[in-house]
Amino acid sequence: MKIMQILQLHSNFIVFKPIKKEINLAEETKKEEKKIEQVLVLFTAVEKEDNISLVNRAIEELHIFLKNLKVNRILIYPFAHLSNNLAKPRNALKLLKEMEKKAKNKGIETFRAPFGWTKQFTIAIKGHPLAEQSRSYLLAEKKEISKKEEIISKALKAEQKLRSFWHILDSNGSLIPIEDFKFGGYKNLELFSKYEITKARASCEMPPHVTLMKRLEIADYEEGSDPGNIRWYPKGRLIKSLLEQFVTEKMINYGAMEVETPIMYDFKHPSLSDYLNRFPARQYLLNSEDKDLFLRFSACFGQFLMLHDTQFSYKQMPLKVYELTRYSFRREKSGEVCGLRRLRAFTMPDCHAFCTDLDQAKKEFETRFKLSIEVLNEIGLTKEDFEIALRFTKDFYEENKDFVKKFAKSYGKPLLVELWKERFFYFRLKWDANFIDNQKKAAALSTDQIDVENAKRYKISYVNERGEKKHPLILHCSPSGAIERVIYALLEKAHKNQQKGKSPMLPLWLSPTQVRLIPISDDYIENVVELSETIASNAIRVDIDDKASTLPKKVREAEKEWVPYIIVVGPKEVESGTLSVRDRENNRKVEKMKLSELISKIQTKIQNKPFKPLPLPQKLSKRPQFYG
RNA sequence: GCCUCGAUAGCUCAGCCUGGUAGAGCGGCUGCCUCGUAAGCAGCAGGCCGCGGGAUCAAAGCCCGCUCGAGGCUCCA
Repeated sequence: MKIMQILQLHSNFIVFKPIKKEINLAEETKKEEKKIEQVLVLFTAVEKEDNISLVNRAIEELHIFLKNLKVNRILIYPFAHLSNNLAKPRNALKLLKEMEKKAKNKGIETFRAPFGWTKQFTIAIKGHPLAEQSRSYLLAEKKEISKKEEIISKALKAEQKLRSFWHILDSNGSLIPIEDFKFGGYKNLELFSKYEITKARASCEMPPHVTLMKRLEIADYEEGSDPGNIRWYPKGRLIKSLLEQFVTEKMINYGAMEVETPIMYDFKHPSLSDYLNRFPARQYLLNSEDKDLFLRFSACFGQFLMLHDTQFSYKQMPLKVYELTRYSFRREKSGEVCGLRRLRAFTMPDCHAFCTDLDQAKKEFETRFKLSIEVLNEIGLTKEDFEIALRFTKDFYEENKDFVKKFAKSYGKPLLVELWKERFFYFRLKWDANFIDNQKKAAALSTDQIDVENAKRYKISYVNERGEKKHPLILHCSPSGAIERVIYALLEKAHKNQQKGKSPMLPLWLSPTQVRLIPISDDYIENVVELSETIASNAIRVDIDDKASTLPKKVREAEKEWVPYIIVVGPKEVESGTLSVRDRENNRKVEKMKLSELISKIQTKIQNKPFKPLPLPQKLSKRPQFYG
């Protein structure tokens, strides 16, 4: 038996206006609009069994709650719809007035909306977890129940659908409830699972990659823009550009057709507005010549609109379309953007595959999974660096157990499984690779999904063997995840290595300087310039520290820049024709080798990777200092 | 969007509690040193103390608001 129903909403403001008397007992009041700001609104239904002692307890509890919330203003708002067991109006009014009195005695600034009227109201509810709460005060047990409010029934229904059941899929393909799985050596997977399920962490320092991105002159915050819009220095631009080129080449080799689509779209376009309305608005909006536009948050719109107008049949399928979106925009909440981990403007390689049926989609899904893992590996992120999550609906699993099993076996490392009883998102099956950083936070890199909804929404169709028009299934894949996030992962990984006592570095093919030449004195600058010409002509980024400084200091600075190969040139080298190469990867030991050996060593390591020349003047004395 | 913390020289930070002349190290510039694998020596320049308001004879410091950053919530189509 529940009584004293109170729905508490912490709001920025509420505006209400009495419209019409509902009952004879209605209080006298003016039909004026009233606005109260920064207030905890108590929608209250007084029920049959309520009494003064309950009111007392409710106010006691409320007083503590307000302290936690750091709010001292309430509005008691009679709201009959919370109960089907309402008290008699006379009693109800008496208890409401009692509530008001008790609250005022506690020193709470108290307002009360008139009883017995239909009222019109507008409320702006705050976004924090305590903002929406309903409380019931029980008579029998002296216990308060707190739960999420059911009034916003839409959200609740969605949430029920979204309820996740967590498992581990081991490399034999067995689905094990997460609480039964022994993580043992799978520390990273355990961290990831905990992150996904409880999201509990604690840490108070600047994320390592943020310090690094600045210190290495890769990227920096730009206060002149919006949060999450980043400034890229020459070295960062180079790294980003190489990654972009690499992923794009991989996708073209896979058979995807590269396209380019607009970055802004008309809000009123029928397909788009339908899609947008399904999700909370997180877009950058702009207005131009009376047109409302939003900035794309993925390549989906452009590609779907393109495919809507494209003629294709089962013979061309799976049909693969790729775009590198620079940029995609998501106006993430201000508390969510962070370094390169989560941005508001990001570069997303996005590849859609249009498939005839589930069998074709599953096959393509596997191909792209392998391809994505390969992409991550070649970038420099190995299986030990990320954890895979596989997410599907219950019905998908029931129908495709063998497929799931095969998938797990081929990967050969346990995966986290998230299972939903019903489909809420537009996909039935999804995988994502997640990087775990130094703060034990997880960030998704590559992902692929089987979309069963959008072909219909965008009226995309193909012609099948019998000449019938059919909607395809659409796979959405980002083979690497956002490029910025890949850089975040590489920097965080380097920091992890440093914690383990290894020299932090970027993969050789991404290092802005691959070889640094240091003349022992000014007399050897000419020899060094000559050397650099040979090295550079072999598509290797080489630079020269010609600054007026000392040798040990130049070595130190090169190490701080994570230069993979440092070569000191003096009389010994010039006479012997042998170089002294300090190899960062090999514990910074100095090795003697011929120039040709060095060149072929580097070329072996970076073969098949894109190349771009030095992004800065070759002589360090000619370079500006962007940071520090 | 909420809560907590932070913002001082190009960078990293001290000073703030208890109001009264703006500090250090690194970096930069200049000069000396011409050097053998992680910091050579000296001098000089460099500040709207994040922005706006308030109380005060007086603010980097106290109070209020904002912006940006970090952590925690929440979110992550």
